[in-house]
Amino acid sequence: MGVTKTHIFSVKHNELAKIAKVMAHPARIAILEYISRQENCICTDLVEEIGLAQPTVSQHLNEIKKVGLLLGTFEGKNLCYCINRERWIEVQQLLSGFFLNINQNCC
Amino acid sequence: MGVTKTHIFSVKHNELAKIAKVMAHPARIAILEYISRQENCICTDLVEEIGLAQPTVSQHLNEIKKVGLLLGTFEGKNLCYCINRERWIEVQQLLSGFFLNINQNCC
DNA sequence: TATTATTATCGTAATATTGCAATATCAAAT
DNA sequence: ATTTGATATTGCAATATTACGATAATAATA
Repeated sequence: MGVTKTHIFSVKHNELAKIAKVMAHPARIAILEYISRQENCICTDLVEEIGLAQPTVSQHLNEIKKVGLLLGTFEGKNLCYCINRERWIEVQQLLSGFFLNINQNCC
Repeated sequence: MGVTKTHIFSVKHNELAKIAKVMAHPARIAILEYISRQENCICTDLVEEIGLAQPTVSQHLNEIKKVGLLLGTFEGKNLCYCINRERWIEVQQLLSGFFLNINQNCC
């Protein structure tokens, strides 16, 4: 029927999948990497950098925000996107835990 | 237009996204975890364990195989799916590298 | 108040993903 | 040779994702 049967899986599995989904597009990988390199988090030129139309970039940013990996704050006059470090580390640990766990139990 | 513009992104970004995409479904997360727990890699009851129809599970297995994370070999009479440990570690390092890199350069 | 710059939302088209019934394939057992 | 059991493939329907033009919203500036 074409809709993911979320309810038959555990909360943890769904959470992991949701995070992976955000990373499952090269534009969003590129956005995260670019933002992390910016000194002042000012991301006006993200559109030019990424090479997609402004609405498209805006939507990708929103997807990343929804899992909490980005924070959008106003710094003076500029809207400033920045990595949410706290959440970043959380996600980092969640993923590395998954990889480690499988590595250890692996047949 | 609805098609990912792969060509405007770097090989690395596309590679990362492709791996993440495989992990972007709870069934595939569950499959990986379940297989890793099996002593003998015999995965006949995967369908029952996961709770999806056999063709659906088969397709998910195929997606995972395509990025190299699973190996299907014949052990005697049984087809036996197993984590590709070499590739697993490769992917693990790719992802942890990405997270570390962003953490270090983060604004 | 109008203008400008920046970002968000809407609407829509093209394509991808998810899921399963039906069917095919293939090897072992009868 | 036929049946059985396990897995793969096909075909299709429902839904999700990707992308962008048009437009709205918002805030600073002239």
